[in-house]
Amino acid sequence: MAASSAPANDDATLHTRATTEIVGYRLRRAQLSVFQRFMATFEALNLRPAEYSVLALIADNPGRKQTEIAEILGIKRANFVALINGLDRRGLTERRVAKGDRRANALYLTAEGARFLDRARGVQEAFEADCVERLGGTEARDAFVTMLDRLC
Amino acid sequence: MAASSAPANDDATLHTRATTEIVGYRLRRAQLSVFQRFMATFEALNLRPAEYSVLALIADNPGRKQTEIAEILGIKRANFVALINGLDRRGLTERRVAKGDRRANALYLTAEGARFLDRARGVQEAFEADCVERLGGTEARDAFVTMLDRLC
DNA sequence: TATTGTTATACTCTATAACTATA
DNA sequence: TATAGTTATAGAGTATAACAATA
Repeated sequence: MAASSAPANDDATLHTRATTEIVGYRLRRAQLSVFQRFMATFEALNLRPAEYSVLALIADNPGRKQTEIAEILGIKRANFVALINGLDRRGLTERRVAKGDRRANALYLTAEGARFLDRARGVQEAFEADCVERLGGTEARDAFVTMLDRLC
Repeated sequence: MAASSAPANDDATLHTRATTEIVGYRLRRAQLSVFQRFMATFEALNLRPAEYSVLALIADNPGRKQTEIAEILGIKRANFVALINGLDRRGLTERRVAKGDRRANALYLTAEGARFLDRARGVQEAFEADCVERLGGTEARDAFVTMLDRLC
């Protein structure tokens, strides 16, 4: 019955209505597309989305413990180790023994890390501006983000 | 300088503005949330999002080649093999030699696969209705999907 | 030569268990 | 006992190369 109401299907065209109508499917495709563009844009800086988030979060919250930074980003502390190791090795971040708890590492940006983040922020702001433009301006962006939050 | 304009930061609160303001970040969080809910909803049917898409696509395009179904969903044909093997083993789909090309597999739903998809579609429609409700109705959904597409 | 399905493989992301040193 | 960091490991998802059968 459904087939009788569907348009004719030649060799080159597939019916995709049943799948592409799904909000979750479109959401996934958009997310993958934005992430791929993000990674392409940040390729020159050799910075992944999660790494950018970590640097920005440390910059705004210097001295916080690894676990706190990881948790706020939804990264398991076990998986956070390799990520922060990479940033440390590049001289962008620094682990110091947390005062008052010798088990914990307090995280800081190095001077180089702060300079690097400045550059990355410039790139990110341009990327964000492109997203806002695609969405149709700041009010449209706000409405969009509100709807994203409603889906969480 | 940036720190002087930021509000005071007690032990329990981290500054997350710099990261959570990012459209791509919010998009990722929403996508993960929706996908997790989708998987939880479909757990009883033991069906993953990609598997649902494959079944629905085969139902609307019976007899298509593996590569065609895979490509339209953005799945590499090498990775599609294990997915369709699983559906085959469950008796939901069937591979027949494509007429006119003995290299190719034409994909079909079995009778059981069609019945199974009917059930899955019921669950999916309820899930979709919940998404639409969260977004604020069908017009809001349409606006939302339009904005998702603009990001692609 | 090119394409279809397939296998093998590798890399990323994510999740859990278990260890160590501290608390 | 519990927690912070770490290691090891396993599972998804995704990417490429190469092969046999067929075009």
